[in-house]
Amino acid sequence: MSLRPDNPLIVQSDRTLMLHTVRAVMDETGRPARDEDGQPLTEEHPRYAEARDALASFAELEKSPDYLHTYRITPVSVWNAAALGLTAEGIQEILEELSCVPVPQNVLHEVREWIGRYGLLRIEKRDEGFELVAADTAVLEDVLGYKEVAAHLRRDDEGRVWVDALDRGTIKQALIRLGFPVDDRGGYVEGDAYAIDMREETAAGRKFAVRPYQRAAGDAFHAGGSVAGGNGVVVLPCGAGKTVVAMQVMSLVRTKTLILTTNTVAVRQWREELLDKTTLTADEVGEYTGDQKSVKPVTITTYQMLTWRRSKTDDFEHFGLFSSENWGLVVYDEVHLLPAPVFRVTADLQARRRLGLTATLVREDGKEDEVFCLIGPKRYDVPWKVLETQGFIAQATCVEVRVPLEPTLKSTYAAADARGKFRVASENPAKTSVVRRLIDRHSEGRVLVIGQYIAQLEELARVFGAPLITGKTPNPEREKLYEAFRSGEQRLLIVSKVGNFAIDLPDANVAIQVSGTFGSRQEEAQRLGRILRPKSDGSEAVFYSVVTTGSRDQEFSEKRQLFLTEQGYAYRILEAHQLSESLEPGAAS
DNA sequence: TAGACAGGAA
DNA sequence: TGAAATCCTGTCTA
Repeated sequence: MSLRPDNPLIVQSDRTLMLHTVRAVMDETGRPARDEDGQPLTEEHPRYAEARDALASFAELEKSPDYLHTYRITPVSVWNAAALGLTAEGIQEILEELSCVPVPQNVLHEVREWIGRYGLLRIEKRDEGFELVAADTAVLEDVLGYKEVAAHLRRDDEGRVWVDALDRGTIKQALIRLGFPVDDRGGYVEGDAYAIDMREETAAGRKFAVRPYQRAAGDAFHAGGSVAGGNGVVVLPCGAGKTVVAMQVMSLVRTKTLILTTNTVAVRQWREELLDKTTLTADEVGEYTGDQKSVKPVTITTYQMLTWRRSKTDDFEHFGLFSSENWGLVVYDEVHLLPAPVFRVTADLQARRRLGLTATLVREDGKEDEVFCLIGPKRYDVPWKVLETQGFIAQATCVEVRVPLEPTLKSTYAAADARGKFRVASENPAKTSVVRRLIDRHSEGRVLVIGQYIAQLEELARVFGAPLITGKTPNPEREKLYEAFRSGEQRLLIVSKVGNFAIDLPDANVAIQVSGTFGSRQEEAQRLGRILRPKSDGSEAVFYSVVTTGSRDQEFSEKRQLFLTEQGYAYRILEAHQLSESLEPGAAS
């Protein structure tokens, strides 16, 4: 294969992929053009967007500095691709098509090897039980050599290997840790049949139709896998209607359903949505929480409810919920947040259909492989930008504003240890005047200021005379403030981490992030989600991230941005001193 | 019967 | 890397 210098990608033998986002602009004489200051002129690489979207299907974005993005091919990223039907040859084709230098043979070899492992081991249903079979008996012998695997298997006289029904999850976990994702064809118990249909008009009397991508997601889940019926994960942006996807699946599967969510507000929201958009009635949908423990054909509960126990040594008190009804479908809302104990429970639930929903499949604890083997592979996703183009989510601009550290804090910063530095830089008081300018810039907008440290937020609330909502704010008080914000009476709201998951938080068109968790990609995504609901007046949404220049704050900010960059969002960088001129009303692009 | 609040867990 | 939020239960008050 020849060199193709116009291509944007370099594939390195350590399985990292370097993607050029820009290229040099040439003048008429064919030399690099320069601006007045003598700096080389650049433009977006013509094949960047195409490459980004192609890579997203089988690689993970690892670093995204301005000109050169780094992706990495990992086993889970490749298996997810394989589950969607991408082959080793397909990946090779993409790499060779985009690369400017020959693709290292070892990378292609490893991709083939990994993809080949997907499905090498299968669980098959027989009359006698579940059998673990291998396309290659040497592999079976190999994995049986590990005692954490052998402990959960039974070998009969003929040498066939059997899995106990309850060990189906455990064995898949053990095998994926060894690098062998199992194709589980054991199938599902049917669960009690229950009629669930989508309405064509909501209970509130509005016309309602499942959107094309929601229908496609439901179908992809229902048809997905080697056994018809479904297990796996659907990835969609915040505000794209993931609950509707679940309803769509429920109407396909038509069985009693258990829904797990992160908090009680979400429980209530799910219930309202189900009553509004499906034929289910109030006495068919139960809420199982601290307030009220009712089990109905469709029951909604929280992860914490399931994993609650009186003390560390006691049993999980509410586990009975799993067996109290013959559930045919379990829905995991925000599946990227599954706590470890739920994985254990879920391991026992391999005979039920499982639908995971999330906006960002990445887990900051790196347990993607557990989600992969216990819930299932990714069955459907759409790049956020595609939904933006189709008008289902608002157009959003992301801006990173860099502020120098307050000079008086320089010595404190220098003296602090790694985590102290992060906090000092995060709480940089110089951010206040920048936030003020941003708020003034959007004097017509609805502005959310989101941060991580209560002290910092209290200070901002004091300076701006705006209400602050934290975890301590009682619910009635929150609702009052939300209502004032919704009606436009209060146009500025300052929120702590409650803003990450408070799904009842009203929509804004401007979000200003002043500090965030160590490098959490999903947090950044959640926060951007706060402004993604399409605006009735078509106005644009802006997401600002205010960070301290050259600090640990900025480092972590780069990490946080990875997921959104993967999804096609470009962060515009602004230095604080440019702010007054470039953000004069009317001057912003 | 509802709510407010404390205490413990992860 | 750590701070903050959340949940559950149980108890107290009106």
